[in-house]
Amino acid sequence: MHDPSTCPGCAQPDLAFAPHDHTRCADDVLALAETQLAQGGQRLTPVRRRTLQILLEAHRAMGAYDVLERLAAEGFGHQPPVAYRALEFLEEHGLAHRIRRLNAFTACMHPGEIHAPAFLICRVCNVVAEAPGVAIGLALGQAAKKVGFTVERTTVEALGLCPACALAEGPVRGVA
Amino acid sequence: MHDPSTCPGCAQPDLAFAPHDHTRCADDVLALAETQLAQGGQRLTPVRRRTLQILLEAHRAMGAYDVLERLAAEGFGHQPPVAYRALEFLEEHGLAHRIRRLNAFTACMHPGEIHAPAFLICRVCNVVAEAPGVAIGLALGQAAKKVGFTVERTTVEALGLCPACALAEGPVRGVA
DNA sequence: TGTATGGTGTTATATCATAACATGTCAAGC
DNA sequence: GCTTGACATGTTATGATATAACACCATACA
Repeated sequence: MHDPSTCPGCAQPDLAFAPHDHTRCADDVLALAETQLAQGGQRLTPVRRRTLQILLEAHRAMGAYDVLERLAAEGFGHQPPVAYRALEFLEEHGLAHRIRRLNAFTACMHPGEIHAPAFLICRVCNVVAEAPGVAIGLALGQAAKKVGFTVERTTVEALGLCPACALAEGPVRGVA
Repeated sequence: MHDPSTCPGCAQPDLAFAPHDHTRCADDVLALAETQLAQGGQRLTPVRRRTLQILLEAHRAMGAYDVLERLAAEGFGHQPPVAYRALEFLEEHGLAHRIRRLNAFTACMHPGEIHAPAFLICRVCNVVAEAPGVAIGLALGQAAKKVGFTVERTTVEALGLCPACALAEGPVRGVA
């Protein structure tokens, strides 16, 4: 269940940042994921399902140990591999992404669509937005082609300031 | 001193991968770095200098602990912060890059030039090539601009197969 | 000469991730 | 029905990566 009261995106829609469309919030994505996996002969088991749900509910990047804590509290295993395995499974199947700069994971908001995601990470508030990465993927593919490199997966992340934090920080000159 | 006998790039020039130009090997880069830093009022101290040298000589991505081991063996400090501080300094000043997928660092082969580097990482032999990232940086900048995000630093990495490993692996069908 | 700054070193600890193995579950084939 | 194989989950234990906090020393400069 998507809870707007705890969702940073929903709570601050005026940010014009991380503009997520609610036509596809938690439940929808979850259903979609299940169908998609079944077609590939894969199973969305309880741990995996709950892990995805946790990421979707959090609506932000979470460390593996944060996810683990929640899983453990709900009766799943208490050891790191439990979380890592579920997260890796989700990532492999395009249902979650790893944010390397944060050593964290986030639910994919566009499962099934093209997957060369780019992430915008605010260095102040740590909010992560998934930007359309098609153009970037193309540019990267071209650069790789020139040297005969075969691209299989990409990591594209930008660190900087989200609009809100830029406003708060940007105008400052002589820091107090 | 650049030692071709231990340099993967030099040892396998026929790969057409990681085509590094020797007009700018270790010594040149080192000299350039010193000048560049001095202009910005920064110092290339012994640890920092030696760290850069180690990366240049290795001519491949190295973990912080690998670098530390070498530093320690040469009389510098033996604790992680020694390596991390030097590596972070170099990265901040565009003299080294962090390869997040490998949790490793590599010397920058084009100090002073534009810095939106993209890396091509072979998942078989782990060789890392720095590809021109200008087009990618532009695409990323545009995507960010659309949502009002200010980009400060970027991480662009592609995992895949270098030409040599693609040859060795690609044609295989029924794995033995 | 005092004092501020930056660099190097330390100890200790935090954080992230995986190897190796035991157990359970379920469907396919005998 | 039982066995077997594949896969999922759980464990213990350990490895690998990274940082906080503080002590010491040099240099620069008021």
